[in-house]
Amino acid sequence: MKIATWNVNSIRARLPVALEWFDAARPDLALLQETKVVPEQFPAEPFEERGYNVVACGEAGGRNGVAILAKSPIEDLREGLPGDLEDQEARYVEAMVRDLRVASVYVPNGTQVGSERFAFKLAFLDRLRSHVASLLEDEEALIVGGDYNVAPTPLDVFDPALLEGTICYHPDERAKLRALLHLGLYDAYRIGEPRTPAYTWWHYQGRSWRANQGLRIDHLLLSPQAADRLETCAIDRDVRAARAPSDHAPVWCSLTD
DNA sequence: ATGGTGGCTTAGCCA
Repeated sequence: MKIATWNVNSIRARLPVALEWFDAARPDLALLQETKVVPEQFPAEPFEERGYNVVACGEAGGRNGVAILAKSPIEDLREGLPGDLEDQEARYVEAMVRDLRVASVYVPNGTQVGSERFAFKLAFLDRLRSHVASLLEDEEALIVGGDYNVAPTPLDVFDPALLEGTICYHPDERAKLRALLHLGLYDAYRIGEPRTPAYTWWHYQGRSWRANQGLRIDHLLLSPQAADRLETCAIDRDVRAARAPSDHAPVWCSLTD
């Protein structure tokens, strides 16, 4: 079973690139972020034609947005991350697909270290940790995939000294992501590639992509029951070289059935 | 040093 996560940066703007990738990669399950569309306007038909069930979550104004696409039925759907009644942003959805519990997460970027949005990001990571702790009590195969907007280690940023303390690589954010992992989750990419620098996001500006100056901020985090079934995990970085690409590349893994 | 790029929505925000 092939499971992918991808921040598409607008599913409508990315539709040709997204369909091309779905046709080539053929994931059984895809967790999308930053779809930037209200559910009624999510372009579900071309995906349904390809055999996918589509669950899209969006907010008024079409900001953020997360989705789950799966070839098997999507059941026991839960929208929104508990812990903040004022948080109406569409950044979390979870469901059961076959014997797998999955979540698509779009952690707030945080905009600027020290800002209100940064505090919201740190609080969101705390809420995610609390919620994942309760999910792990079920001892199921669980995959929490998404754009975490945090690069966990020096291997995950193109210049650790330069970027130390900046957004997506601030010690407070890394500590929150580590706290999440310390619940007993596995970073699927690092199981197979413990020492190789690798990125999933490159800025649109300047020479970021051309010079491979990226960050690894998109992660598939696996419960022990899912990690025991892991076969492969990879980053489809070629997708970032497409015409009119997302600034993020898809990350996928395969689990034994 | 507050640029640079992109998407959504309309000049400003968020990323």
